[in-house]
Amino acid sequence: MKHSRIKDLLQQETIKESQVNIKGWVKTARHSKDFSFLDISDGSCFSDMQVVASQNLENYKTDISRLKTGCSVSVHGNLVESPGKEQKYEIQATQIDVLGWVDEDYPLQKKRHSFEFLRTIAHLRGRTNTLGAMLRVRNAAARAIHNFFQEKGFIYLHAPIITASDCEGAGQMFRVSVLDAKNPPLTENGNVDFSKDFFGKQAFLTVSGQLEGETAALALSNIYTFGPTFRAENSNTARHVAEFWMIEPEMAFCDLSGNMEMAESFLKYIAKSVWQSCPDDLQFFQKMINPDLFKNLENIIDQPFARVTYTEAIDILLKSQKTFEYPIAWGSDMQSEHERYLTEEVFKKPVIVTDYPKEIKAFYMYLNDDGKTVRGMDVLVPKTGEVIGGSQREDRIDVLRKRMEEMHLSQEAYWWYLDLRRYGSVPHSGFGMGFERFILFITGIQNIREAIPFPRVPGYAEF
RNA sequence: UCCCCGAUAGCUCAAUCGGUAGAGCGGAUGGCUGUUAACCAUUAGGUUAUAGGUUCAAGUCCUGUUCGGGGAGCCA
Repeated sequence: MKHSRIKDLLQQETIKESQVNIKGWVKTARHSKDFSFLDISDGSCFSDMQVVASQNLENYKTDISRLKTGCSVSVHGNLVESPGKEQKYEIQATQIDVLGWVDEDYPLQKKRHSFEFLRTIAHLRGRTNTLGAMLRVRNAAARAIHNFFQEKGFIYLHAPIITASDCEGAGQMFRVSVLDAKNPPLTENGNVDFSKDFFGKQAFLTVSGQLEGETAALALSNIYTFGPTFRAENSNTARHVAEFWMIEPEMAFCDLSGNMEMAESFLKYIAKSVWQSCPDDLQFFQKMINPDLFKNLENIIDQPFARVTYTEAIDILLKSQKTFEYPIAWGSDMQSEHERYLTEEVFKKPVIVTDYPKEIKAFYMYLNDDGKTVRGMDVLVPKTGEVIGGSQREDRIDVLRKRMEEMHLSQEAYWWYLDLRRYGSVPHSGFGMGFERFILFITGIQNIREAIPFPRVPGYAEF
């Protein structure tokens, strides 16, 4: 007999087949003289399956009464309605086979552990309520993202992970090299000779697939990427990891307002979809981590996002009675405290800020007619801050060249990017969303190290 | 990288003014007829992160280092 997923058994309105087999791990075991209660988890859903085992089972004394947290078992028995209050169904076991015992030093207990401790056992932490729920939510979110774009006819583009251009412009990069670190080949003037390296030049891990995404959008109209990205920045915060996943749609024939509409419906769709597919997991996060979770989700799903230009936002901040640690003025980038004031106190919902001064944004953003601002947009959400950043791209070759000059960027290195503006250039826009940032937002988890299975941060790359 | 705070049993935490390192959970052993982080009893478990210093005496005071937390910068 093929074994059943606990999720499928518990979801039934009525019991269809009473003879069942489940396989999983003991979450808790409560033994008494003549029988035991075992809560079994197979990770398919938040809930465990309660198994009742009586002393009549032949291996009761030898095996079953010795089961404890972490043991793996296969249980055959009758699925029945449970007289207990905490679960709908339970299994009256007719046979329990122990698949794997646990050593005495099994670190997980049936009580709350600190996240800091769980990080030191990241290979086991998926068995806890919180991290298990996170992994299921992550999966549901990833599926929703693909569904959203696929339903709209977007093409999934696999942007390269290794890039030879050192100029993607989004931060410090990790070098990819096969040269002997102790004794690298040198050029005549004493520098490392990367022409002898694997790719014949310097290579790095990607920090963004956007530029490659633009090339595909100018061939296929609408594309998205969803892949790993890497930043070698020495940031030690609850919102940064060195390896994270990013979603970057790019749309031809699309201006900033189309971009905003897409970003907003994108966030609404994923939030709704995760809520529908993981209600128990989100319920748990609401109960244990963030009491405002459902309120925030309703906020994002039902309410239209607020939209303000950067100039208007600065105006609001200047006119507010609040005193900020960092004073704000037109032309300076908004600090965390300013973003939080806008999302949490002024609008109390997600806010899209647009049309930033060109000095504080990337070279590829479309220059407005005022000559001072660019068509960039940031989607800010309460607490988490920026989850999406995007822009209409500069599609006029002369303007783009001038901007690159101003920012001292090598036009030679970007030759293929500039080509897009020479051969059938079209207005196009796109945005990027950090996947783990979204997981933080939708679960209420506070540290990004708990939003990814195996976090990589400065000084730490275990497992 | 900067500022602030912290590190005591496997885990979560106590330890008064500088004066004998404790509890709960987990583990082991035993008990218990429907439990829900079950309950009851017994028991083992410590170089107080690390290296120095002050003192008759340091978990406690001082300095360096490592790691962690909160905030900031950079950003997603």
